[in-house]
Amino acid sequence: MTAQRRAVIEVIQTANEHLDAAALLDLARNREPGIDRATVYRTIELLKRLRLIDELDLMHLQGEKHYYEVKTRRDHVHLACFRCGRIEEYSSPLFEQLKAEITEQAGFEIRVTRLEVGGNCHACAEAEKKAQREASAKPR
Amino acid sequence: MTAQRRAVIEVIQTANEHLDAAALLDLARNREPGIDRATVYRTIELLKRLRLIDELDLMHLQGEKHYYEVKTRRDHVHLACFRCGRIEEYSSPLFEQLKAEITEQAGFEIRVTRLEVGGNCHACAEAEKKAQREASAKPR
DNA sequence: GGGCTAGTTGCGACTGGGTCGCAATCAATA
DNA sequence: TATTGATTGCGACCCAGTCGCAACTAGCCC
Ligand SMILES: [Zn+2]
Ligand SMILES: [Zn+2]
Ligand SMILES: [Zn+2]
Ligand SMILES: [Zn+2]
Repeated sequence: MTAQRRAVIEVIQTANEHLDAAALLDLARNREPGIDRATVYRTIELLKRLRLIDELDLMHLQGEKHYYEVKTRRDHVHLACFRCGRIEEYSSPLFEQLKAEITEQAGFEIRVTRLEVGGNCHACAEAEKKAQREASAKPR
Repeated sequence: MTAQRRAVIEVIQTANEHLDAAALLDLARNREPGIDRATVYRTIELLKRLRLIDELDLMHLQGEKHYYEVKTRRDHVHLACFRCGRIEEYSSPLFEQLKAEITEQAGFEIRVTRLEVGGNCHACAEAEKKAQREASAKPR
């Protein structure tokens, strides 16, 4: 257990949004100025192996980066809005049921799951509907 | 509609495994020798926008590439085995129910979903159990 | 406390997937 | 067939992530 690892772990734990590796590096530098990019990546790899964090793609909404969050007791779905970019979290017993079904029916030993949904969030869906109504009311 | 696009589309449609962009390029070159990497990427982007194909990460089992498959009538889960690398597909009414629930409860307008599960496939889970039994039977 | 050593770090070079700007080309329509 | 807006190929580029290696520590034993 080194100071560098402690820094990365603390940053992930206290974060209240989904951080990518670059953001993680920046924040970790506040606590441990000299810390290197490679060390952050290596620590992420370690924490993934220990199953302390989950890796997310968030539908690659902003480039190919990956995001990280501490593993919660209950898996949750990430809803990514293509229009405004917001990420919503959603969890449901149905998801747990589905995982149980996969374990039973396919005999698959689940270690990690990643359910991401892309589309329009409630606010954006409403906004688009309204825009469409206006467009059809006043056709060019 | 150009010959290049036709080539890419035909390759994806006739593929019976999950292809990444590089594999797609190779196969498309059989039909359309001069086709360029950029064109393949641009066509993939187009097909994604038209919702004709889905993009998969397959749990980044082999690097950071992305894989593509034609959108099927029914969404399916991809089960990726960390041990042998096999990809299994699984679909269930529970998944459809979960999507419906998200639409209703969160008011989220779903355009695309991606559910990936990592772990050990049935065969590999059995193999590991067996190896563990043997290790404990003959301790060093 | 003072070595010892396996494990970790920082650095810099590198890989590989993916993007972009631009001139040349082409498909589609009239 | 002439026109033209969209598409292509090319090359340079970007950026996330990886790797090899020498220097450095954390943890342990004395
Ligand atoms: Zn939105
Ligand atoms: Zn989350
Ligand atoms: Zn990804
Ligand atoms: Zn397997």
